[in-house]
Amino acid sequence: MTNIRKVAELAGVSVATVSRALKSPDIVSPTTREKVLKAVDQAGYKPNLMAVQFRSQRTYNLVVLVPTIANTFFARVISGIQEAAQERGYGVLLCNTLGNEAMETQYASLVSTRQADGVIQLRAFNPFSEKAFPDGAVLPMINACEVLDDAPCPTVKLDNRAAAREATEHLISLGHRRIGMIKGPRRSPLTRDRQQGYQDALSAADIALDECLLCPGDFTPRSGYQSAETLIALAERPTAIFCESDEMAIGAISRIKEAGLRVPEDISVAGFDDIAFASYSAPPLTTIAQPAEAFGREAVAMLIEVLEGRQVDNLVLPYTLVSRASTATCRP
Amino acid sequence: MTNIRKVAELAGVSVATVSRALKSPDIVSPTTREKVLKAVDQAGYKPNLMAVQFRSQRTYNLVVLVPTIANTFFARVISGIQEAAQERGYGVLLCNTLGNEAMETQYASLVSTRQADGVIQLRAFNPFSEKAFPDGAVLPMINACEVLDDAPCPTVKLDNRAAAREATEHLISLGHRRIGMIKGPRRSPLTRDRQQGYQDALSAADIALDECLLCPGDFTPRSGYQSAETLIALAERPTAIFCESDEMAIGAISRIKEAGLRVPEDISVAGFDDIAFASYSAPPLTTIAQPAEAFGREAVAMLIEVLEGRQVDNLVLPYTLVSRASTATCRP
DNA sequence: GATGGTGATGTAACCGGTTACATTTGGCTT
DNA sequence: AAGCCAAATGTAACCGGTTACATCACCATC
Repeated sequence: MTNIRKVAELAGVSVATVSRALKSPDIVSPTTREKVLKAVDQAGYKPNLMAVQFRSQRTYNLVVLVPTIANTFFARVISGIQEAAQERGYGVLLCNTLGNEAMETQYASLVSTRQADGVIQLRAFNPFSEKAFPDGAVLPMINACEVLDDAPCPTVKLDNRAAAREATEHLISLGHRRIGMIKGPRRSPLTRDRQQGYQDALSAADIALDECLLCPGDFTPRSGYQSAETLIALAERPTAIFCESDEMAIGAISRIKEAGLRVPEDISVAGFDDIAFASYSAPPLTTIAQPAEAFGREAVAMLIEVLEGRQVDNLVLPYTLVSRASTATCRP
Repeated sequence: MTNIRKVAELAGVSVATVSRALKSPDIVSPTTREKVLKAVDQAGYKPNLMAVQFRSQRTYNLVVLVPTIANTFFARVISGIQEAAQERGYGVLLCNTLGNEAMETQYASLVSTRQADGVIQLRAFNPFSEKAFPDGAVLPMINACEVLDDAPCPTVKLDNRAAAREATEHLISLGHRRIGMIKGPRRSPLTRDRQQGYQDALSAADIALDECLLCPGDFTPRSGYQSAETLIALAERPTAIFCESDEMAIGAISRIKEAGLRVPEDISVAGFDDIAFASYSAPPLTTIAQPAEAFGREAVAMLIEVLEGRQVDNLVLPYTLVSRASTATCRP
C-alpha cells in the first residue's frame, strides 16, 4: 500500500511537505509542488481517509434514522438527503429503524463512538441516551418531517394542521358533510396535528364531529384498505374520505372499488404526500403535496450548520393542495 | 473526552490491560477485569471506533450503489441490505447514483480511500477504475439484481429470461396472441434478457414477433404511461401488455383507463417485481414476484465472504408468477 | 536452591496522516 | 559584511486504540 511516506521518499522531500503540497499548495514552492505531484501520480497515491478522519476526529458521515425506506415518501426524503450530503462532502449512513426505539438509540450512538458526526431523525423520537453521552454532551441532531413538540434540536416540518384543514375544506367545498378520516399511527404528532386540522375545518363549517368516522391506520396501503372496509360498512356511509397518506388512500380506493362503489362518484378520496404513484392511481389522487426532497436537503444544511457550531432556526416548509380526479362534487 | 488512557489511570492499570479486559476478558484476571469495568462505567468510556478502524484498516462500512432509491423495488432491496449488514456489524453508506457512471466510479473509490470495505452495485456497470486502484488491486464488490454478463465479481440475480417467458406464456395461455411489451432501459441486460424470454414464449406458441409491439421504457410510471399511449393508438391494438416493471404497468393502466378502455376486459396488463402497490392497484396486478429483500441479504452475505477472503459462487434467486385481476381471457 | 514454565501485566511501536515548532535558505537593508 | 526577516522545508509529536515483546511473580519440578 502506498502511503505518504513512500511519496515523500519518491519525491525526495519530507512527509510534511507532501501533505502541504496536497492540502495547501500555495505554501510550497512551485518546483517542489511539481515534484510531489509527479511522485503522487507515479505511486498512485490516494490519502487514507481513515487516517485523516482519525486525526481530525471528524468522519464526514451523517446518520439518517428512517422508520421505513419502503415508504415512498421517505425514499424521496432520503434522495434529498443523499444529494445534499454528497454535494457537501458528507456520506450518508442509512438506518432503517422500523420505529424501534432501542434500535434508534443504538444507531444514534454511532455518533458517540465516532462513526458519524451527526444524526437526522425522521421520526418523532429523541434517540439521545445518557449512556451514550455520559458527559452531558449534546447529540448533533436535526428532527425532520415528523417532529417532536419538545424537540431537543432544530426541526424542519410542514404545518400539518393547516394542510389537513385545507384538504378537508376542499372536500367540504365540494358539498361533502360526512367525511371519514383514516389516521396515522396513534402516538404520532403528525396524526394529532392532521386530525386537529380536520376538526378545524369541520368546526368552521358547523359540522359535528362523528367519532365513528375516525379510523386508525399506519400509513401503509394495507391499513388504508382495512379502514376503508370499516367506513363503507357504516350505516350512514361517508361520501368522502381524507387519508393521512397517499399509500393509505390507494389502499382505500382499492377496497372501495372491490365493494362495487366508484371513486369519486360514490366516495371522494383525498390523500397526503403526493407520491409518484398519486398521479397514476385510478383515479389520479387529490392530495397535499409535500416538498419531500427539500426536507432532506434542508435537514442536511441545518445539521452541517450545527456541526460547524452555528445557530439554526426551525424551519416550516410549504405545502400545496393538488386537486385531481379522486374528489368530486357530492351527489347524494 | 474520555479515552482508554483515562480509564487505565482510573483503574490503576496500563492501557494494554484495559484494552484486553474489554476485547479478550478471559486473558485478564477476574479482579483486574472487575476494576477495569468499574472504571469504564465511572468514566462513561466508549471506545473511539475511528481509532479502532484506523488501526485495523477496516471500516465496517459497505457502499451501496443504487440507481434510484425512489424506485420501490430498490427500496426493498436496500431494506434487506440494511438489515443483514446491521446484524453483522456493518454500516451501509448509501449512494444514489441516478445511473451516472462518473458518480458510481467516484463512490466506488470510497473503498480505495478507505472509507468503506466493499461495494454492492445494483446496476450493470463496473465502477472499477484503474486510477482508483493503480496497483491492480481488486475492488471487493458484489453485483446484484441487474447483472453484467462479464461481471468481474460474484453476482446475485434472477433468471430474468425464464421469468419473462413465464409471464408471457401466462398471457398466451389466456388466449392472447397480440401482446405488447414495455421494455426497460435500452442497454440494460435486464431488458435484453426479459425481451428474450418474451420472444421465447412467442416462438414456442408460433406467434410472429411484431416490432411495433415493443416499446421503450425506463421503469418509471411515466414511461409506462407514455408507451401505453403508443400501443393503444396502433391500428391493430394489442389485447395484452407485458411491462418490465410494476411501476410501468401502473402507468400503463392509468393511460389505458384514460382512453376509456378497461383492464383486463379490453387489455390485460402484467408487470414485473411485485411491489407493495401491485396488490392495491386497480385492478390488482398480475406480476412476477422477486425476492427483493433476499437480494439485499444475499449480497451482503456474499460481500462479507469476499472481504474475509473466501470464495463465493454466483447465485440465482427464485421468482414466482403471481396471478391477480389485471390479466384475463382474451375476448376479441 | 536452581531452573523452567505459565499466566498476568506493562512498555512501547505502530497505523498514516496533520501541524506546531525548529531549522535552513536566500534576499534585502544598513 | 553583518544582521534580519520571510519563505520553504524538515523533525517529531500527536490522534486512540491494538498487540508484539518484555517483564515479573509465582509455582512445580529436579
